[in-house]
Amino acid sequence: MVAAVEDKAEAILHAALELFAERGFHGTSVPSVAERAGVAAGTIYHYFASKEALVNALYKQCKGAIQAEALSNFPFDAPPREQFRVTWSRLADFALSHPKEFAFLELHHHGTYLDAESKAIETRLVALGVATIQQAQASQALKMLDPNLLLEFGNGAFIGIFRAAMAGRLPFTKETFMTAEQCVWEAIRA
Amino acid sequence: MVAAVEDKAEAILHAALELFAERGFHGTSVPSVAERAGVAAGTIYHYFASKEALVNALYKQCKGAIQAEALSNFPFDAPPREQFRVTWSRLADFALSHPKEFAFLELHHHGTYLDAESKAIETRLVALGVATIQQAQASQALKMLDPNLLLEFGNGAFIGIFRAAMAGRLPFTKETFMTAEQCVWEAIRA
Amino acid sequence: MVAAVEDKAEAILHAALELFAERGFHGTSVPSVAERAGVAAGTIYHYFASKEALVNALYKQCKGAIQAEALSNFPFDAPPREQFRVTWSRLADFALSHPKEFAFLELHHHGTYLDAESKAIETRLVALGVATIQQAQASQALKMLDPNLLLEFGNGAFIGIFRAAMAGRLPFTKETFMTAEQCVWEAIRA
Amino acid sequence: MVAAVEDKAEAILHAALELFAERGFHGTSVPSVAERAGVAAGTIYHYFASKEALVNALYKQCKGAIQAEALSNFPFDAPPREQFRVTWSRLADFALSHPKEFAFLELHHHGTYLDAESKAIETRLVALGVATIQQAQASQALKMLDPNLLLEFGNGAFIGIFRAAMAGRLPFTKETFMTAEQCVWEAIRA
DNA sequence: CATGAATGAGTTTTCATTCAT
DNA sequence: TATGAATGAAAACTCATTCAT
Repeated sequence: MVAAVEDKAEAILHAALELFAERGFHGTSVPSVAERAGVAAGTIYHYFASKEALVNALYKQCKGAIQAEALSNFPFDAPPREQFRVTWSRLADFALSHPKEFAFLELHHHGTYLDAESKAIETRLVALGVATIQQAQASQALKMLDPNLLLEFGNGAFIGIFRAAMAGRLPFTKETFMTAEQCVWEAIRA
Repeated sequence: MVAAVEDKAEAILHAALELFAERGFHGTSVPSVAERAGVAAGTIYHYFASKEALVNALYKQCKGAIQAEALSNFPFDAPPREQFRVTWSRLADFALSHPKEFAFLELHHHGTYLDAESKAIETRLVALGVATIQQAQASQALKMLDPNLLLEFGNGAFIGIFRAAMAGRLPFTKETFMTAEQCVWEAIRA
Repeated sequence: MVAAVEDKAEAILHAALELFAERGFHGTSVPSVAERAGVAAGTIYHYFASKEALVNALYKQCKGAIQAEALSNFPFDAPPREQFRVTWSRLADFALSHPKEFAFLELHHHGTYLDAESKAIETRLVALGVATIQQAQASQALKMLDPNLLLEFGNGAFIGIFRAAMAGRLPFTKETFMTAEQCVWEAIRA
Repeated sequence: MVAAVEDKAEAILHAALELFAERGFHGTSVPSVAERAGVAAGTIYHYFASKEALVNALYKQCKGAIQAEALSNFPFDAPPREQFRVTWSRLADFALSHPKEFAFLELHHHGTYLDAESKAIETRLVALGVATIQQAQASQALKMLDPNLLLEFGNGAFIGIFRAAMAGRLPFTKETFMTAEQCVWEAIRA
């Protein structure tokens, strides 16, 4: 059955997500993924050619999900302040509703086991962010600094908040993220 | 003899630093550390009881170094704006002069293999940061938000800048960090 | 239906022949046989009880084919010189027209996975050869040496020529074999 | 100790020789080699980088041994008849005193796992054989046929005799081989 | 102190075989 | 009859750790 196939692959991806997010790629064994997914070790190799293929599939799925949530219907015509708020809010929604996915992406975006395609997704996203920032700079809404600096600044701040919230040092709520949003805006606005 | 002992231990720690920072704890084998350190695999076990003991020793050493550089002679009597600038500047100096150490700390502060003592250092540092922030808030220099939020915000932004610089997406210079410093200040000041 | 059944079984045997001849029994996986035969892995087990049963079936088929080609209408009444030439010529024809079958037989006649029946075929053939040689010796056409020696000698020489021809070190032609035939005759004749 | 090291490596090579000769490369597992050698499975990888490296090392050692036995002090100045007898006799001595080595070489010289260096040894030997045959032809001692045919003919016959003797169908004695030698000479002489 | 050979449990991966569909 | 997903045992190989030297 198609449903069964998708269920198995999904179960494997889900188990892998949890374990990779917790212990990292090298800290997670294929049998442990199989056990948590409730399948035999060999079964994983019916769906994924190798452990590397598994992380990459997971990475693409998660990156796709965050992109879909964060960038669909981007308010191109809204003013920069609004664009920033919406983007940040959507990222917060994603992080709140998919903390494991977010943690996984955060932990693995530098891995040597990521293939070219996986890395390309990240690169495209950064390029999109930079372009949006440049537009906002053109309308004098943002500081005239290196767009990469503004981007990485916001990105880093978001991740810092997320990590602290996951560790219990901050409430893991929308409010926490939106409070930070206001701060970041003050940091980057012209 | 003492010098030789320290040399070997130091060589092992240095090799471990590079490899752990590059490939992570689980991605680094003890023999590979031995090889890079120019010692036999067994020698590592004269200085460190286990691979876990090795990371922890390294973690403590690096955390101690960053603490020494960032917090010695902290300008307790300076105004908050100055305190922040000095702290950020010193962190930047450390990150610029010890990028491997900084990357290592960044990559490992969540590891399940860190022992209680290692985690305690981090906790103490956070407490110190929070206390300093609260003082600055008392003098109405900073926003009246959860001090943890302000702390993690700044921390995250710093790390974001550092990572981007290491990846070549930003110039790896003091200027990059100090430009970001001004932004962060605008984000957190009252 | 019957045609289809034979087709599938035949396809499996053909695929197995190629792969076993190329890579040997242990070097060939059942799924790879299935893939080359264009059937599902499970289908193989409808026709053959196991991988061992498959090699044995193939072995018997090939041995039967070579026997049919080489021994049908054996010229019992011809003089030994003629009998030898005919036998050798027919073997050459078989090797030239069925190189994979010949190579397969050559590669597998010693396998521990061959069952008693498979081995018995070989034994019977050898006995037949020995008997024929003894007759020729009785008529003083051949050297009075151990018939097994004469048999294995010719057999080995044939295989040596075949292998070298397959490897491209000799032309893979009837002429090559018939030239060798003359040599062998001079080696064994009285 | 050097002796111990050589002993272990030698024990592994010896165990591998027996098993590879019996069951072939793919039919032999590394743990089974370890068990027969009396070492742990992991120990094999201290001496040989991989299972392939192990066969190749063994192949080179055996090929070297047979070359040393068969070709040292080759009687370049003797007449062809004598050269042939000496060579065959030495090969027979080797096969009789090192049957496993001979069987191993016979079984593996076509393997896809043999590296370039291993294959080169074989190629060089064949070239040497061909050159010697050509000289003998120049002095009209041998038939004026393709030297490769004469070489492979003799080689095949030798192997046929060897195999039959190993299988118990012929006495495994020097006499068996030397009787065959006389036959081969009659096959190839002018 | 220092070595590095040796271990054996653990890793990733393959594969002969089964079985629900 | 045919499929191919699923299994789990076993393969090749790695590695943290020990210990005789």
